[in-house]
Amino acid sequence: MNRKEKNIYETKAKILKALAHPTRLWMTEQLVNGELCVCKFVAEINADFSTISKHLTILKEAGIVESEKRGKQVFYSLKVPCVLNFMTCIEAVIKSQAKVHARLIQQIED
Amino acid sequence: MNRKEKNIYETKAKILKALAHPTRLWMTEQLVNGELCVCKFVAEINADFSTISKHLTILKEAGIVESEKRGKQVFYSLKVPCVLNFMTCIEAVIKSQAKVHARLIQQIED
DNA sequence: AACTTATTTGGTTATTTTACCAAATAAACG
DNA sequence: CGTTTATTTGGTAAAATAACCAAATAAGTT
Repeated sequence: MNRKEKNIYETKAKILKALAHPTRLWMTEQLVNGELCVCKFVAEINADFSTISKHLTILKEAGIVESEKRGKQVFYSLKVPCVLNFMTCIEAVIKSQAKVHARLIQQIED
Repeated sequence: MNRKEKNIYETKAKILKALAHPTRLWMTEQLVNGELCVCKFVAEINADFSTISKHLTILKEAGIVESEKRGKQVFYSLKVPCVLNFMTCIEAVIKSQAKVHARLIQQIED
């Protein structure tokens, strides 16, 4: 891995890192049907609103979402919706793991 | 976001987190054409071999790769290859960001 | 203009992650 | 069997992340 490659992978990792948090991942999925106001997230997530705002900022800086202020509300929307395609694959990983665990349990019981 | 949903998103985020590191992302991509020995990564990454081993362990525990010991070498391979599909989308995010930055630079220069 | 509401920003602390070194393990080889 | 080679494990210090509270900003309302 040379210097140039390292830079590329640091950039890519930053984007994945933005998604790699339960709250941020959930928020991202909530945007599947279009924009949502920060207030909507505040209402549905059990965390300080400053925490929620910071999570949204991280998604925005990663280039995953964008925001627009209208009146005193700020609306966030998906900028690059393909990130939602990750989910199918992540679920495949979980299922594959489940199989391994099931096998292990089976062996313990034998 | 209720308790059940929270659990699901914590599990999903854990998998993304495993990928969200430049070295681990690079390693994962290197496995596209089949298994590779730990020694191969050690030869190509400028980091302590214990660090590399730990990165591989993280990918393994996430269920993304699996390993097999043959002789004194350990070979890692992709267990759920669909994770490679992420890359196209990540690159789309980067390109979309690049456009924003280009526009900003343009505006500064005007 | 003062007041309320929505959101962001700054600061602090606790937790997690990362990297390195040293030591342990495990297989192959003389 | 002692040695070399490949990899993992344990420990530790530094850096990054996350959560909360308080304060600032910004828009709309009275």
